[in-house]
Amino acid sequence: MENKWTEQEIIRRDKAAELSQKGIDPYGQRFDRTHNTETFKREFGSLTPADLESAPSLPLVRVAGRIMTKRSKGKAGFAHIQDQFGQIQIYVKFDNIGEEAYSLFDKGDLGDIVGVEGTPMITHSGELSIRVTKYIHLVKALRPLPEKFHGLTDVEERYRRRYVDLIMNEDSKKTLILRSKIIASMRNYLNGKGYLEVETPILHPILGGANARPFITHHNALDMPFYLRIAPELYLKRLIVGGLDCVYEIGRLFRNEGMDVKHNPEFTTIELYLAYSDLEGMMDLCEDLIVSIAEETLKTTQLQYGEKAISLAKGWRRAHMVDLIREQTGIDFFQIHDYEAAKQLALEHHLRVEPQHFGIGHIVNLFFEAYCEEKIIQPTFVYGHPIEISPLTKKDPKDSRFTQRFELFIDGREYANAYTELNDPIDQRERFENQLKEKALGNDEANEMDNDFVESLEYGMPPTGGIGIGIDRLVMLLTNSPSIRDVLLFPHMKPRNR
RNA sequence: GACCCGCUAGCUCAGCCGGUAGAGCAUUUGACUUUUAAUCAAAGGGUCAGGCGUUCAAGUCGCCUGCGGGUCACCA
Repeated sequence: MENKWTEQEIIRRDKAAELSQKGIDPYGQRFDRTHNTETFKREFGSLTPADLESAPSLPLVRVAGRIMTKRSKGKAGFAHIQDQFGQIQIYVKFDNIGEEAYSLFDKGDLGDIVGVEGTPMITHSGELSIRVTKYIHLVKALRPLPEKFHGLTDVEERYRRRYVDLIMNEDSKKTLILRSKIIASMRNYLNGKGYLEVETPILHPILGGANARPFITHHNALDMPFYLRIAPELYLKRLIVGGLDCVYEIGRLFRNEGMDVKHNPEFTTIELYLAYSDLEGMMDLCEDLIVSIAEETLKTTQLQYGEKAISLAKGWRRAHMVDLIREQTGIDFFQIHDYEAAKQLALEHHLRVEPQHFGIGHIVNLFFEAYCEEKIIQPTFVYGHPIEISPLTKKDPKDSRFTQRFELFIDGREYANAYTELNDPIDQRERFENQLKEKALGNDEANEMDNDFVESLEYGMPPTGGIGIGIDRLVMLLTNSPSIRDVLLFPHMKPRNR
């Protein structure tokens, strides 16, 4: 017993023991409810005191919840009990429930869970309530809740003890419920269009599909290491080869990298592939999907994100990266074919050109990141990525300096990344070989050779459009959350050493 | 990784120039049969994140460690 309980915890444990002595289970049994707080309010919310008075008989309701406030006035009292949908006030009167039950109510603590049976009533101050005729103790809370007025505000505690946060902070609960609805809305949209939701392995024997440092785990029976997936891409494309023409996967990815306001080690994405489509198809789909989700879950396409007003109304801008740079700087990279000239321009614009920036495309990307990215507030599809920064994408057939790729930017952040997929097996094998060379040079984010994937392409993969959308970031945007931790039920935190 | 800020009762927060640790909510006891941040009266509750140092004396000053938040850098 190394636990040192506080005075309040000792008192609550004593109260639990007292309940047991009275033959009442301190942790309760099934309680069948007729209403929750929401359905109760919906059914009786429009009644007036006069309606209730003149009614020949009132319906008996059964509602359960956690005691959040309590005002006991001797022989009668009020409390608010809370369930998933909100709170409802209960009116408990000695004369209505008898001495024994009233003493139960009187000894009840904030945080306890109770069930009540009673009839609708409206108080003098006009609040719809339940006049309790039966009061049933369900569960004793052994720890006190945070203060009722300020709630739990300590950010660290809110993330570490999400259950307390969910009890105390309506906003947190709303955000996290909305996350669930956003994902459901996404599924409904895609399933309605005939897409097939699939599940591919999370344990990967080969690293691939993205550039990222992986988590490594070990399978005992096979006695071999596995990576936790950094992307489902190569498995989903095998399905396109296999003739599943439109597939998507919503799931967790794992990247062994830093944690900050935008990154959690495990995060959720949707990846989607559509055979016979391309970049344009993915733009249309992406826009329609996100607008449809916003309309269904928020009933609007006009968002406030932090200080910024963002309109998701359809007709999102589609802009070539080089055109955006020209808008901001006046430099036209379509006309620049000489690396040294490009480098000189970069230096004149105070950009740091590193040794690995050996192509004009790298310089273009430096300009984009420095002068354009953060200026993009409204949803914009930026396409025309230089080949140098897009090693796994098909070239633009009209201009081989660029690829058939786009990224969706909103408020300076990337939300989606899409390609016309590379389906040339010979090219794909060469790119894997280049990745192996990078790996040998010490880039531990480089892909490994995936022979089976190349073989699959050798059977022929239709021209295909593919897209990945970061769901956590999308939820942040739609819920106006500044941190990824606000949209994860249980964000990763460093353990506290005690 | 660098810098800045925070950590005091279960919760939300005060605590000045270093001198016996404070409030509100919550808890306990008492009063109160339509209150709603209920009210009134009294009481209990602290390893001031952890450690080291300076000092007659440290919540307070200095250094180290831990966790969190922010800014920047890196990365997708």
